[in-house]
Amino acid sequence: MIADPRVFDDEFVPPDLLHRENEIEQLLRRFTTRHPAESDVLISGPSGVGKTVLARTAVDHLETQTDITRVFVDSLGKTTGRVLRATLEQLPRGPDDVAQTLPTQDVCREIREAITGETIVVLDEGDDLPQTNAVGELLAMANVTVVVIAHNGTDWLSQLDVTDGHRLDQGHLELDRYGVDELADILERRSRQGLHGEPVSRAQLEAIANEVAGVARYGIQSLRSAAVLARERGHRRIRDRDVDDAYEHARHRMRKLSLSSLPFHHQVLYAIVHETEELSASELHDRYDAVSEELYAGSTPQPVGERARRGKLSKLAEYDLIDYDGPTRDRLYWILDEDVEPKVELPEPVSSH
DNA sequence: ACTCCACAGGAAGGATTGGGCA
DNA sequence: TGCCCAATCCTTCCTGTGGAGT
Repeated sequence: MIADPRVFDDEFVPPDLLHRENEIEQLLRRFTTRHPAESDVLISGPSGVGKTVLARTAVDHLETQTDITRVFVDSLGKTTGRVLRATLEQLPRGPDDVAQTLPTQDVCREIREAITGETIVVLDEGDDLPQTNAVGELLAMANVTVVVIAHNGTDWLSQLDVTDGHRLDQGHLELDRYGVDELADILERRSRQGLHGEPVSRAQLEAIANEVAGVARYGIQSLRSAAVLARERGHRRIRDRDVDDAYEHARHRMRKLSLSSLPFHHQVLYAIVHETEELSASELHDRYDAVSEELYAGSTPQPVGERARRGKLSKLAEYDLIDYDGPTRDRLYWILDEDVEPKVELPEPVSSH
């Protein structure tokens, strides 16, 4: 049923972006302003509403029209130096591989040298950038237009240096979730691009769009899941039952992918939380201490202390794998999808009775 | 009302890693 | 080779929070 799986990838850029015509126009107008300090942009909005794909579409369009260079950097978790090195590596005249130990100031100098004409640097996943100097350094460069993508624009701006913040505030573009009709249009287009023989009705697409509350990424993954389920169940067309189960199926798959991308410590903690319905911090740490000797025996990563564990638990929550609630002292942790099985097997718990 | 306790999460600093360079 | 630099990931220390005990 799925004719072209790439259509459902997060990275897929559709040939034409629906229902963002105004935003694209706004971006292009700003990019082509005559005042260099007025071309920078901050794109903000909730997860999965198409911030990245909007930036790509606008910048790609500009590239076909004018003689600009474009650079995309995923800034998630990156420090000043890493953001700037990634920028330098992607410049056409820059080196392919920049040493991690090259001093940041030298990286800036090399970026300036490698820039020939107008250049747009898109910093995706830029939520943590205010804690670095990367944005300031790039804004200070001649011929560089900075585009930052972040979740909460107002928060983001308030954390930034005042003059830099002002500059990006002028070009702040806030994206909202799609309406049900709009998202259904988008899904209809994806269905034509990625599925065989129009197997899904408008009403079904609207049901999907409604369930995911306008979050395009979830909608697209649900559509994919509906097609997968229909195929598994031997249906020639997607049935309402497939649509009903699609969102859960999609979330399950996204969580499985998230979990497998995480390193060993996270896997151990996930396995511990997975063991029981819910558990307190002290139970969690006790269990960790109990299993760590066997689990980490002879392996390169060593068990980590409680403070480091807390950081990893936040990460697991960020990845939508676990959740917690309650005031500090009585906080409980639990798994969000029991069916997402842990990748490490824990030693048998010793029964206390 | 006060103190105690268990825990969260920020800040600072240390150990380690690894490429560049004399 | 040994030193430098920066990054990374951890620990230690610390402050804040809110329920429980007195």
